[in-house]
Amino acid sequence: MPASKRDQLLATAERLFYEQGFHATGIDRIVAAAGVVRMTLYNHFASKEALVAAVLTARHRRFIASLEAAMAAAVPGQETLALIEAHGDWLRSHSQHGCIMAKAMGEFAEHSAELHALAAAAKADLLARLEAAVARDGLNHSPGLARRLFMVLEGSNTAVALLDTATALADTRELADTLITTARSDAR
Amino acid sequence: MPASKRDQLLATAERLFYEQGFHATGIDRIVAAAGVVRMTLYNHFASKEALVAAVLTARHRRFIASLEAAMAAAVPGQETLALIEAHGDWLRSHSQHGCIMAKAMGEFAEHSAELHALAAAAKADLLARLEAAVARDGLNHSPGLARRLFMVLEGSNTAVALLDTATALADTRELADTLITTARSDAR
DNA sequence: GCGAAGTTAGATAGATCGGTCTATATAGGA
DNA sequence: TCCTATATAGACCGATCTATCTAACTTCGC
Repeated sequence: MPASKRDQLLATAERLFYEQGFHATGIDRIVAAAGVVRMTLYNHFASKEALVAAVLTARHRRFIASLEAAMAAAVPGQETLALIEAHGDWLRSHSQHGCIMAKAMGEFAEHSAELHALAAAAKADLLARLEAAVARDGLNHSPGLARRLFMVLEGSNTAVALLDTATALADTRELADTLITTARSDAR
Repeated sequence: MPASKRDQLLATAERLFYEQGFHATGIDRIVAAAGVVRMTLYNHFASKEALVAAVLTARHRRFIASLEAAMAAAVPGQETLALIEAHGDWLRSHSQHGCIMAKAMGEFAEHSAELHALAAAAKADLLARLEAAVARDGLNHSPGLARRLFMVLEGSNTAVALLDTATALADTRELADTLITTARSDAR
């Protein structure tokens, strides 16, 4: 069973938006690349803005699913590290050119409150999951630890687009390790 | 003496590009906001791409100047921290919505190799200055410390657009502190 | 007062933008 | 078999995009 036209459009739009930017990617280029006609797009999505929203939502859903799979397989007490590792895996395989949510926030801050909020909510979701993992690992005596780990992951997002990916991810792991170790020793 | 038309254009374009994005900001909106006519822009800049390049170059020059002023005033042996503090000051006063170079890299990765390289070079410049500061502070026994601090600053860039600015900057300072302290204790 | 440089106003170009419309074709299920 | 949903091809809309051109107007040093 071939992918539905809707799914083809979502996948193609996601790729083009991610690689070329949202404003710089026109409707015509998306439908041409998806091998579909313009009216088919407008049959499935009310507007370009709605298409962007669907793309961001779908991508975040996949991201969260991959995180949750990793968390489910994690050794208890090591959930925070497992989350960071899963984030790194996602970067390596899906976000080598930076985080699509960060790009969306930059492009839509003054153009679409809805899309900006959608991307910001995705970021907030990651922070909340970090906080939950930190709590489950018994590290919540260290105020702001999750927030600082979140900042490290944000730095990692940018760094993979600037440095060698393997180096950036190794640095991320080491940073997280240092923070968690420091937090544990502070607890004593 | 009022600013030259060229300077008005540069300042206006920088503001609009930063707030609205590069592709989403048209020539006409820039010249209207600058109170100037379109031919004046093309009299000073060969193309929109040349204008963007001039904006990025000028902004990076100002950024570097503010870093160097802080470094010159820094206590010897504390240059790394001074640099991180100066980066935070720049974020607070000029980059509350994220780093313009990161935005440029995202928007021009597939549209202008020249502009992408320009923005990437600005990032590389910051990393190089971090490495120099780390060396002068006698911390270069810790391999990759500058790179990890760089990643923290990149995370800080994104975080100020997501969290409370003061909190994000305090976290950045604490992160840098932890890294430097860990590096010093590893040296013994 | 003169000349040169910079600026203005505004027409013009061709491409592309997001979005709509209609008429035709092709499926699959009842 | 017929009905409904979906897809196609392509014309069309007004707006906007970057860029160019010409002709008239300021400004300012000499």
